[in-house]
Amino acid sequence: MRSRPRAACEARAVNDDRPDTPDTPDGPGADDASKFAEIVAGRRAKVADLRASGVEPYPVRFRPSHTVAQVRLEHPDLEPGEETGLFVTVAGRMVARREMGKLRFLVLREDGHDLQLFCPVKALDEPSRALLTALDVGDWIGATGEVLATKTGELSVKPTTITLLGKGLRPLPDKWHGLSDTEQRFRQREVDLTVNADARRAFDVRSRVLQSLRAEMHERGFVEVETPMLHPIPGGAAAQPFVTHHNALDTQLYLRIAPELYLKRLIAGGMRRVFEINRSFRNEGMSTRHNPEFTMLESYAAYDDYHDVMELTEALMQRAAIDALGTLELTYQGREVSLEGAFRRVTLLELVREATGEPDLGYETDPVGVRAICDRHGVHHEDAWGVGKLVLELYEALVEHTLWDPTFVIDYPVEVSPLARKHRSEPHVTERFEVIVTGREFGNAFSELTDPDDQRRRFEAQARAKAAGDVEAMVLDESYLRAMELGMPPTGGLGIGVDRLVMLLADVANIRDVILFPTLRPEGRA
RNA sequence: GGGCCGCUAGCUCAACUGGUAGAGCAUCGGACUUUUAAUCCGCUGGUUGCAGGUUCGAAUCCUGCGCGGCCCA
Repeated sequence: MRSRPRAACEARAVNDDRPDTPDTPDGPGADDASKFAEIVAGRRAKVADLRASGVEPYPVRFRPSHTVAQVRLEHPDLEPGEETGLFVTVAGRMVARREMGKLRFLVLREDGHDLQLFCPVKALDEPSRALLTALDVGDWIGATGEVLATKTGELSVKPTTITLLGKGLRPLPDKWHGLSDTEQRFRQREVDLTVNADARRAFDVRSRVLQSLRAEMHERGFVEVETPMLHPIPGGAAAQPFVTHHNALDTQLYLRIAPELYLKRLIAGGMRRVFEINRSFRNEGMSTRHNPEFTMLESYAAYDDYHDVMELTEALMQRAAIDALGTLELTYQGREVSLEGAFRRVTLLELVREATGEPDLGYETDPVGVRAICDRHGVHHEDAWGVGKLVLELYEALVEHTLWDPTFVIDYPVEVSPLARKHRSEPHVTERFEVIVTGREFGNAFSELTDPDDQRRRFEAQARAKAAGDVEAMVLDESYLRAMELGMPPTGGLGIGVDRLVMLLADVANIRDVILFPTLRPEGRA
């Protein structure tokens, strides 16, 4: 129970600075009578003292002359004791402090780089000396002084002036062990990023990957577009959507499960090459490989078929690896994988024949026989499923996870590919591929279906599947069919899972390590 | 959704078979002008995730719930 909520409110209203009433509705220092509350109260007291002595703990602006990274870069190897005569102004968060009498060593961290402040109290001007006693680990500070190396050779700035840039009220986690509680790392990513040097790395890779993908697409003449996230009909993938409501329209809307249908409408509208890198949302289970919101690159190119798209896919993945890591030879979870050269191409049916030891299996095999094969290999099946769906299940259960090296699995059954064009010579399959690396799907692509009447029949088949209980079956989208009826050129389409690509390149196993704020169950109020 | 594991001080972790909840770091006080997890001395700090139950006695055993992790579907 809070002791003086009313007093605290009034205190805030008149900007009272009494630090011994640290109550705030949600903030730190609520009356929990713990060490934590004591620490926060102590820091609030310093905020008040600083204000009383005319120092603003949260100033409006600061101009460093150098970033910490620049200082490090420009002085890679000073001799121990060497003084440069060069004065700089740097800034960052103070993440460590070592005191030796009248000598202080502060560690400044900025943007993942550390720099020591070598701080004889005597060298400081008067206001800075006063400030020094009010500083805590976790505060943001600026410092102006000479660049030098200490006797032990540590690159340092010897400040004459220290400026408080932002007072921290909460203590930082253990300086040595950091923050290891996974839940806290995700919920308080700002703390994770501050104290765990490794946490940043995956997000640096992510930034480079996004830049790389965009650069390659632009160079190939693709135009970046943004299509709706709010869809009246969820389409473009087999997945369950999030449902939302628009008040003014009084209508139900869905967060998109894929941008596909809108992007293809742009091709129908004469945009020759388009791509989008953006979020999609799927209302399904969460795991180390699935976050409810995730990022996809989708692209569509007029006149191309799925062979062209395979070439594009290779180029995108290889360039991303080069741009992010400088190499095509990767290590993923302790095992090597190479993105070098053309990826293996093999049909889905061929892989399933090999895995099951059934060389005669085909899409015209009697479903009863295929179900028997499923039973023999312990693969789940349902009576409503046709041969195409059964073969896909066999592939997913027996083969996919075994494909470590980059592989294009091609020619998926028509039954499970309602948006892909029928194969030019094989009647039961579509011109579709998925790209698999380290046993996981990274992309899905096809020669797009452009025949509006065929598309309508496919939607109708999906409607029947939905009626039979398939919650992921697609819904007929009349505005999409209308666009196709306008006429479409042959089109090659691609979707690449960006989060997964970053996971591969950053060598992380959990998708939550490449998404800054992954979806979590809301915190219960304490 | 199922199975297993975890939740103890701000952080990282102990606490044997049910018997007084501890350590390191951080904080707070003191010493120290070249530290690098600085060192040394001293002091604090707890609703053991939550709610019940069993027991003379529960961090520990039981039930339910919450949150997370791993594996499976």
